[in-house]
This record gives sequence, structure tokens and C-alpha cells, in this order.
Amino acid sequence: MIIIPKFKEPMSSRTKYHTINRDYFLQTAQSFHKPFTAKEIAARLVENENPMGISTIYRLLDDFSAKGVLHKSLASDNTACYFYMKPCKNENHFYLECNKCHHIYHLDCRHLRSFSKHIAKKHLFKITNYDLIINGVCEKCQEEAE
Amino acid sequence: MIIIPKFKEPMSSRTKYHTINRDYFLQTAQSFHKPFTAKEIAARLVENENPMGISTIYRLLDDFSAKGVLHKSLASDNTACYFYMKPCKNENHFYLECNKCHHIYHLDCRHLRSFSKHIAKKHLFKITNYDLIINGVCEKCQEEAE
DNA sequence: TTGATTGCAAACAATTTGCAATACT
DNA sequence: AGTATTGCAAATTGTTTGCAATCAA
Repeated sequence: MIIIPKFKEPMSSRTKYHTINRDYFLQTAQSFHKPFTAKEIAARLVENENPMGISTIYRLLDDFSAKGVLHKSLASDNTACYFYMKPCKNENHFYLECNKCHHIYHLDCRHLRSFSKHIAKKHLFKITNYDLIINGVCEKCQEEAE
Repeated sequence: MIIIPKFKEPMSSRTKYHTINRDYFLQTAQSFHKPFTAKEIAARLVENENPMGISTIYRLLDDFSAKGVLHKSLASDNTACYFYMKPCKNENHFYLECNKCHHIYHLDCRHLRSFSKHIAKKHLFKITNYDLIINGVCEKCQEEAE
């Protein structure tokens, strides 16, 4: 299956040209619902008949992370993980990451704003929802644990 | 300057013996107020006249991370970073990490609980304050940015 | 004494980089 | 045409591991 690109994402700071590769790459990045590694996206790109050199993949991961399109974190085995962050204009959004299944949920919730305001006022700390990821356990994994 | 050990920290899961090394190590880990790398703590241990082999350091970082005494994350240059998490019994505590200076603030704040409860009830997601780290910009860095 | 910890050096693997070929505008 | 991107292979480097020596109980 070949993924059809349909993007107008912000290109990375180091990115000048808009290549077909980048479209495929972002589209594929979006197809994950949990953090993925360089190897994993490389494999999926192969599946989708758009193989890319591993160094190109690392370069794109870096570029898009720098731009804030991807969020970079660390898996338990020390490899870097990334996930696609939906562009979102309002200030009520953030991500919930399940510590068990590592699924990422995108939430748009008013409560974040009041919490954020309190922290800003009382503790003089400006939360950047931009990369606010909250860890915990999702419904599904809570049920399984019972 | 030699650091005097005075610990009764939970030893790691893989840790059976209580060695003087571990005391020095934890004491040194506590002396940082921002995430530190293996190299950085190695250097500080040398400064404090308690040099330790790098492999021992990695083993301890792993052990204490697994136990939750240290929190592991990723620096921008891809090296693993750790910081010491204060043992804390109540459910209102969490960490604020400044995205600019990377200082870690430990906060004990009631608002977290109500926020947490809302997320649990309405979004069926159980926040584990255990490792809740919220990113943003601290007061100092906000002022400097002006 | 018994079993865990330590440190060295070697091994490993993820990531980065130089460079020539290719693609983009 | 001129500049950016790509991919290969080589280099780099953070991290892990085997093993013999040492230490804790």
C-alpha cells in the first residue's frame, strides 16, 4: 500500500526544499499512535514501499523534532522515540501517555487551562502546553490490571 | 571536599548490599538541581574524591531509575539524563522542569489533585504523580526573556 | 565463606558524518 | 545552474557486558 501524501506541514528549520520524501515521512509518522523509533518508522516506510536511508530518517527525525512537529523521548532500552504532535491552536491541549501500553492520547480539556493559570500565578512558572505530556495509566490498562 | 554519607534510601531492586559507593552516589545525585548525565556525575564524584568506574555508574543509574529514585530522560544531544526524585508521600507533588535552564523544581500543590481527579473521572486516565514532570519556563528565565 | 559489587577493557549498537550522486526550484 | 537532500559506508560515542578481583554480611 502506497501512502498518498497530502501535507502542508511546517517544514523544519533546516529544511529548505519540499520533497516527496518528507510527505511520506510525516504521513507515516502520523500513522503511529505511540512513540516510535527510527527503526520502526524505517520498517513501516519499507512496508509502504517508500524505503529511505537510515541516515535520512535520522536527519528528518531531528529536523521535525527541532521544529516541534515530533516529540522526542527515550524508551526504556535507551533508544530515542518520537511521536507526531498534532498541530493545535488553542491552549487547552496536551498529551496523555500511558505508561503501560504507551499509547498517546491527545486531549483538549478546559481544566488544563485553569491548572496552568494557577501554576503561572502562584508558582510563577509558565507551562508550555506545547510539549506537555502527562504520564499515567489509561482506561484499558487500568481494567487489565484488575 | 568529601561528602559525608547519611542515607537510608531504598536500595534498588538489583541491589542487595549497602555499599559506601551507593551512599556517595546518591548524595552526589542529590547535589544536582537539574538533570545530569553519567559523565557529569562521574566528574563530580571525582571532584569529591570518590571516583567510580563508569560501568558502575551506569549500573547505579539503571538500578536507581528502575526503583524510581532517579528519573531518566533524554538531553537534546541524545545522552541519557537523570535527576534525583525526592521521596514524597502525599499525592500533591510533582516536578516542574524549565525548558530553558533545565532546573527542576519540586512542587507540592493542592491544585494538582483536583486536576488529577478531573482527568481520572472525565477522561478515565489515572495520572501517576510519581513521575509527573511538567515542562515550561521558570520565573527567572521568563524575566530574562523580556 | 558466599554471594554481590566493582572496574577494566572489549563489545555493542544507536546515531552522526563525509562525500559523491541525485533531486528540487 | 545552483543549492539542498539523499544514501552509502565509515566513524563516533554513549552504553552494556564478560570476567577476575574485591568487598559486604
